[in-house]
Amino acid sequence: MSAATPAAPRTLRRDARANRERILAAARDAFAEHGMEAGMDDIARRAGVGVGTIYRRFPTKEALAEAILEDKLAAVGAMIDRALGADDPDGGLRRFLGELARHQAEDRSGAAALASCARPDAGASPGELALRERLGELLRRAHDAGAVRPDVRLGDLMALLWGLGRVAAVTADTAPRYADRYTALIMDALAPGAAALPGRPLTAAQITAGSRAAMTTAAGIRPRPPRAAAARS
Amino acid sequence: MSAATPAAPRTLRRDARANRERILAAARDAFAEHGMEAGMDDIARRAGVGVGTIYRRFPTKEALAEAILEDKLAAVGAMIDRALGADDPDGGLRRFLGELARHQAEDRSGAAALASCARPDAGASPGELALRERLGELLRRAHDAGAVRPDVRLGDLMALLWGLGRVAAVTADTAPRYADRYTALIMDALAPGAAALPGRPLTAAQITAGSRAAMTTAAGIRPRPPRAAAARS
DNA sequence: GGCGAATCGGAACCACTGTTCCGGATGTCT
DNA sequence: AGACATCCGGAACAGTGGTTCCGATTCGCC
Repeated sequence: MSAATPAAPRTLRRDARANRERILAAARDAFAEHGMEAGMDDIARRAGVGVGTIYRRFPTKEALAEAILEDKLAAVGAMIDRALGADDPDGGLRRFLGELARHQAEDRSGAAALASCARPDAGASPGELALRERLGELLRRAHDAGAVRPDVRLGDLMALLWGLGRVAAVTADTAPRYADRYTALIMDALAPGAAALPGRPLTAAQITAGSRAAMTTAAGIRPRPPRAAAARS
Repeated sequence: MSAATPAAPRTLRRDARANRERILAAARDAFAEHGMEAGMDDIARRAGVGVGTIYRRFPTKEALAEAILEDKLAAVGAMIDRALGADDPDGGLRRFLGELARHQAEDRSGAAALASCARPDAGASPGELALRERLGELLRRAHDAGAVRPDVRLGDLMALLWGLGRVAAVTADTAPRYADRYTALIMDALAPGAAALPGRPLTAAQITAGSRAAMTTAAGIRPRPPRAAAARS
């Protein structure tokens, strides 16, 4: 409020910036390896930094995970873009699914376990929405090309992705290539010619809620851990 | 060793037996609601019992969860049996998938989140193996009837189940009926006529490993928390 | 080279939760 | 009824891991 407030320096000190990068890289590795279970101590050790240094940049572990989730979303976005660039819509979709499966297999946090960061109260993040939109575009082209049955909606595709993510994660250690076979299997579910699907497709809100749940290991989202907020009486 | 050892009484005292039942019921509810996150205090409170009483019967939380997992496996086994009793193999399989989806939707622990109890070192439990065998029988009949494409093997069906479990869990809160639509979608993947699946099907060992991973929330199986063993110097 | 502010490191803190312990209450058997 | 083993409750304990704090250090600038 006060006019004297100098406003935090826009640029970090050189060492601070370097450390920030190292922390991000370490966190990426640690989360990929152990999922959200990775401890702050572990991350700090990997980064060659003290825990305090992490907390100087990221107020909370959740925030750190969230920062990385953005990267993940961007990576998936890039996959979709590559698929959109493909000539045949069917092959593009298939390649995207395969790529996603591989990505999730080698990254224990892959869009999934990661992000307990997703707060159950917040709506979909902009990155999430953008991603979903691009996926919708991919589906639309596949529809237009007649490569995918018309009764399959975006929500159905998302659901298939959630399942694929689980299968990829579950088989990653012992059958790393299985995800490709599974991808082929679910692609066949998309083939035209089958009877129309029963029930209603997911609404946008339901997709958002599902994404959030899918990202939140299913283990248990606490409404809001009062830790960081509590104390300080 | 000593001949004087009276050997623990084969029958529990009446109140003990009653409490054991109440504990089991409370744990079932608690796990269904919160998954493995449910606290021992919470379970004890629901059962109207002290935590100590739980530990008198179950040496560890894991053991308690394991006891309940048996029930779950039995329940799924019963579903398969009902499906095996159906006239048409296709409808039986579909009905089983639907029933399983519904079951997993309303039970947050459902075969999934539950059992962190599954020890990563142990092989498949007898109940698990029996279940898998019955599922294999269901699949065989569907094959014989020409209702399911022949290149779909047991491992593929299991993978579909893992995915279905995730989708059911993820949509349970906001779109409880969606699992039925999803079931129809993956049933279409099983329809005959598609090109043969690429890659290799899962081996029995891979299925076992996958089941274990699927049951273990993916969150993180600690090799073996040294808690119960440690201390006591 | 020297000064002040930003930054670093990591020990201490604290809430959380599974587990243990034991005095007192309760069945069961004679 | 009386005696004894079994059982119960729940406070206390202990491992864990996220978060905070503050003296020491380093960077950027004059």
